[in-house]
Amino acid sequence: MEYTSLVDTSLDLNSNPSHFLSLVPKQEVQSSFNIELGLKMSSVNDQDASELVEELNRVSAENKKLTEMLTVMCENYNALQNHLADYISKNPAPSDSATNNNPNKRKPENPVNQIINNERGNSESSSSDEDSCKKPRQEQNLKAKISRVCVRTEASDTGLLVKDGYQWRKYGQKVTRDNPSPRAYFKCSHAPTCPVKKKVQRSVEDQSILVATYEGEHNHPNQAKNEQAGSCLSRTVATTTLGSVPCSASLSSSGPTITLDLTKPVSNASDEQKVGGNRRVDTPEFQQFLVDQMASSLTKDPSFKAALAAAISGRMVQQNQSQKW
DNA sequence: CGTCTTTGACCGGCGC
DNA sequence: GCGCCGGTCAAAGACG
Repeated sequence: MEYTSLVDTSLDLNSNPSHFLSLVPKQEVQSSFNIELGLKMSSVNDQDASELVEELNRVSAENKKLTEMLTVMCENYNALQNHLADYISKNPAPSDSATNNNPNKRKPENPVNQIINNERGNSESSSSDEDSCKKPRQEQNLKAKISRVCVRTEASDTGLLVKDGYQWRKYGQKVTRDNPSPRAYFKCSHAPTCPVKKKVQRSVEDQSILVATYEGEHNHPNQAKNEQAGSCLSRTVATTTLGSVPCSASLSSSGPTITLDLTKPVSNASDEQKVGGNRRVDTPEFQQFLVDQMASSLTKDPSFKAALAAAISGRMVQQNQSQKW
C-alpha cells in the first residue's frame, strides 16, 4: 500500500477572509471594530468626522451582513449535525472482527500511517494498530478510546511535547525498532485517578511531525484547555483528525491556514474509499466527503472555533489598520 | 524541599 | 527455553 502526497488541499484563509467571517462570534467582531474606532477617536478632527461617520455606516452594514452570514452558518451547522447523525445511524462502525484479520503478525508500521478516528466511537478501528495486535481482545474492549493526533512542530523543536491542555507526567522513553526517534510515554498528571496515557513519537517520514497516541478518556475537566487552546495553535500548528482525515490549522504570521494532511493514510477508512489500495481523492464524492468531515469536525470543536475566530478577528483588525495607515 | 525528567533495569507477550 | 520487543518501574539527578 503506497500513500504519497496525493493532493494539496490547503485552504489559505488569507485569500479571502470574508468567506470565513461568519465563523467569528458577533461579539468579537463588534469589539474589534470598537477598538479600532476608539483608537481613531483619539486623533479625530472635524475633517475626519464625516469620513468616520461614513465608515461607521459602512462597518455597521458590514456587521449586519456578517450577522446574517453567521445565522446562515449556524443553520448550516445544525443541518450538518443532523446529516452526521443520520450518517452515523445508517453506517455503524465496523466491528473488530471484521477488520482484524491477522492479529498475530507483528508488522513494522509507521505510526503516522494509522490515523485513528474516534469521534464516532469506533475506538478500536484498525488491525494496523500495533497495540491491538498484541493485546487480548478483552483488554481491547476495556480500552475506552485510542486516538492518534499529529502535531507539526518547528524543525528546530526537538522536544516531544504535545500541548493539548492537559498536564502529563513523563514516565518513560524508548527507542522503537521501526522508528529511530525515541518514543516518550506520558501519564495524565491526575493518575491514578485518571487512567489516560499518551505516547509521543516523531514521524519516520517527517521529523517535524509529532504523533501522539492517546489511550483512554480523561475523567476530569481540562482546566487549562481554554487558556491554552489559542496559544497552542498560535505557537506552532495544532493538528487533529477530522473524522478520518488528519487536518491541521496554523495561525502563523502569514495568517490562518487550514491544511488537510493527505500524505497520511487512514487506517479505518471504509474500503469503499479505496480503490486498489489507493484512495481516490480526485473524485468529487471523496472531496465532498472530505468537506463534510471537515465541517462536522471543525464545528464540533469549540477550542478550534475559538482559536479560529480569534485569529480571523485579529486579521481583520490588522487589515483594516493597514488600509488606514 | 517538592516536583518533574531522565534512563537503565525489569517484566510480560510473542515468535521461533 | 531463549531472544526480541514494547511498555513500565523506580532511583537518581535536575530544577524552581
